[in-house]
Amino acid sequence: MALKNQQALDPAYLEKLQDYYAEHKVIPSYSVLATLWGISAKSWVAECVRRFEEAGYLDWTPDRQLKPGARFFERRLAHDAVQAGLPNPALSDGYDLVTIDDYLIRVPSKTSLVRVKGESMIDAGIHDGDLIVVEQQPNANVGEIVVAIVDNEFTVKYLDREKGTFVLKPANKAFPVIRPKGRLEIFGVMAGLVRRTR
Amino acid sequence: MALKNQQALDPAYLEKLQDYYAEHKVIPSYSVLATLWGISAKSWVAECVRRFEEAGYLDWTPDRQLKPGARFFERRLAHDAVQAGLPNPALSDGYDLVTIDDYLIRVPSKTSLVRVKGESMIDAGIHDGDLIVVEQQPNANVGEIVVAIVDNEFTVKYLDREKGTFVLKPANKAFPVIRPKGRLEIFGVMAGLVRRTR
DNA sequence: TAAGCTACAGAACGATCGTTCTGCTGTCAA
DNA sequence: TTGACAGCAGAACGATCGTTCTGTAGCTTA
Repeated sequence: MALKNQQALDPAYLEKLQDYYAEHKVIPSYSVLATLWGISAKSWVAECVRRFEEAGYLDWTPDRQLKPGARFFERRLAHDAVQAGLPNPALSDGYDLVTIDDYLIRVPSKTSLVRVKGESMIDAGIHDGDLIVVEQQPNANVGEIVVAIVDNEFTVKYLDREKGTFVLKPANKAFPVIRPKGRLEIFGVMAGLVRRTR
Repeated sequence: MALKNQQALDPAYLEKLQDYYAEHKVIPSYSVLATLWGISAKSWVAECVRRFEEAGYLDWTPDRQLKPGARFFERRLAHDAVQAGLPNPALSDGYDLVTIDDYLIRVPSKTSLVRVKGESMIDAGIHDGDLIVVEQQPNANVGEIVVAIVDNEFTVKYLDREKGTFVLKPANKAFPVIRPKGRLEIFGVMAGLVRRTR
């Protein structure tokens, strides 16, 4: 009432599109967008799409097919509970937007994921089933958490040095220090962690 | 030579499609698929699509638009150190077709991120500075980790019940149980966790 | 050597797509 | 009170889509 629309299409429309995309992994056609947004004129859908495109939320393939833009996967980081009660989605451009992938992955070509088995790193906050973001590299510094290859399996441990040779230390007193015979094979260094709890 | 094609289209065609999807985040049309696959008959593209669909790699939206199927994102997550020495980048570049976003976020419009302050949940593997993936909803079940609003600030705790009223329990003996006066304001439920360590 | 299958090509067709244009309604500043 | 503009609806149109049908080249089996 008080505030008028202005460019008010943005938040609500974008959210519906993002939810649709999360479900189907594709951007729908204009006519589907029309029903999704509750608009009945394709011309108006086109105008809205044009604005999202301008804002970087949508883009086109070389073949003129609509696709998600660079900012499409941004997510809002709620830092202070400023407006306690309502995380009003319409106002939620109280922003700080982050995409999780960008946050965790610096060098995509050298980054991969390894699932953690067991509780050996529990004191470092690494639980069974967590995904470790690994930056692949053949060596690492003492004190870093590394993913090493021991007995043909990945293992996540602190890298340490004992009498001139490298050892792998767990973050759990119930587990032993691993002292590899021969060369220690390092797969990469831990750069982050991802856990799903629901 | 020895073995003939049979249904041999699968691997090469699928990889090209996955690469295309990784770049554009959409499934192209039949005519684009034709050039992508080096086929010049749309009828044959249709047949190949039908097979991928049958195998679970492709699917259709309710609006008859082609979309990735359930198996399309089968993860090339490095689980076993099968080929120990070489995480050959040339081979491993069919990498991470699914984004971490997809892994963590089910409903984008109701999902936001909250940064953890303090060590009160350390026994649950939640450290200072971690990002909590929150699914916003006004209520939750006992035992779930919730993000609540206390004194105008976000706080992450276990939800529990004491004598008929809800309380917030830390996962750290050094911290007290929070017994909110009045209504407990729940921002959402924890659905995941993201940590950057480098 | 005839029959049958797979792997394509090419043309034709109706359905659907995105674009464009015209027009209505409500708001707001001049 | 009168433009000017934003937010939409609706119709018309050419381009493009996926489907379908017909045809063919190469291999296999009987």
